[in-house]
Amino acid sequence: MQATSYHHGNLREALIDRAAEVIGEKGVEGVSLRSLARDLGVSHAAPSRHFPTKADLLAAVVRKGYELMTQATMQAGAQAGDNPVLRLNLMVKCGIRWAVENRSYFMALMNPDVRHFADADLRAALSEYYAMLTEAAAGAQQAGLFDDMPTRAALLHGFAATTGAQMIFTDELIGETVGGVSDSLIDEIADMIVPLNG
Amino acid sequence: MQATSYHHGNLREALIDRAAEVIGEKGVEGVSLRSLARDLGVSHAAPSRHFPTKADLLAAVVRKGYELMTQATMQAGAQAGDNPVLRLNLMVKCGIRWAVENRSYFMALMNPDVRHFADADLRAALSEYYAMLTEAAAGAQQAGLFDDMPTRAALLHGFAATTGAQMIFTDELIGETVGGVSDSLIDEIADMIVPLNG
DNA sequence: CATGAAATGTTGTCACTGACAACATTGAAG
DNA sequence: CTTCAATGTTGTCAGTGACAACATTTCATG
Repeated sequence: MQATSYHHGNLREALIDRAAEVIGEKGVEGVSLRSLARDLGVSHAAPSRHFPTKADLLAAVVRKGYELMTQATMQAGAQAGDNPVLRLNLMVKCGIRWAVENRSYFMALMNPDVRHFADADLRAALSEYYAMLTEAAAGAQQAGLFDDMPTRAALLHGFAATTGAQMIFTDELIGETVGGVSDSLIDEIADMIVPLNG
Repeated sequence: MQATSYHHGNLREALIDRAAEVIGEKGVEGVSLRSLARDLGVSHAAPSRHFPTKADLLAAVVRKGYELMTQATMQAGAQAGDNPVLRLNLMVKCGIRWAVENRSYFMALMNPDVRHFADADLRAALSEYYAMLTEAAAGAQQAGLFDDMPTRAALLHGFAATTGAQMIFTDELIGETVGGVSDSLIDEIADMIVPLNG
């Protein structure tokens, strides 16, 4: 964000942002290093200085997406005071809403081909996200949520349901069949994943 | 499966099967029409007689996947007798298990780039799958499942949770973080999605 | 300021790919 | 037997990812 350092400025961040845009418009297969370079007014080989391969660029996009999602979810959970179940409930709602509002990043996140070439940084970002959810879910279970179920199953159920809700509300094909999404619908579903009343 | 009709036999089905294999091994980006043609011993342009574009081939793979998943799920539900909640419960369990056991097809199913180019046939296959779930979920709700929730939210919750469970148990990255899957874990999670006791 | 190394960008090239056009072969229908 | 649709082949083209060789800018250090 500082003054442009040199020829392009900060090509690295520009590539990540533009890639996320194109993913949202045309999907991951619509991303080409050469077209990104053209869009940004640099030569076709310039991106290779920052990302040796296309997979490295896509991994960087996904990593940034996980970091944004983790940050948003943590902030949402912090507004629950010291009620662990409400905290998890708010985090689930935020997670679904974040996916709907940041469809490009979420689509990149969920792309199997991107995940296939995940590097260490990306794995770390996912681990951090998962650790955050694990901690929140464990707290909620100690406070009584699903306290008759095995901890691991309860955690994975919440993780799966949240991930699935993000999926069906961002997938264009399912959207045609399932219909539109609204804030109240998200809240209703999240309240079924993490019930607030005993 | 009948006698080979001509040069290759039934290149169309062979292409679909081989594509599913490669998707399971290397992901959708690892699929190339030319490499498939080489694998099957035909010329590089032979696939175009059956699938004008790569997207058409991938759509055919996904369509077959949906049909297989729908068939397996229907058969599982039929074993529940006339208990609508148990029927839905068994269908969810089958759906998760099917995804784990048919990872190649499920990965193709979930690939946003494939879905982006979905044709009419694929949309029909998805609609059929969704209609089956809708019917089963409506029956379960009439029998008392989540009967205090809006029907649409209850349906989407079950759909989302099942889809998410399929995702986290087939994704290689999440698998590293989340750990292995077992039949009993699938059953536990499915029992949280569709509880059997009132 | 001077200078050389490091970072960043450019040009050129190669094999691979998807798509298309023109041509060849097979098999079935009349 | 003839004809024609279905299927497969060869040839070609532009776009792409990757790499190598070269050029420019920046910056630390003397």
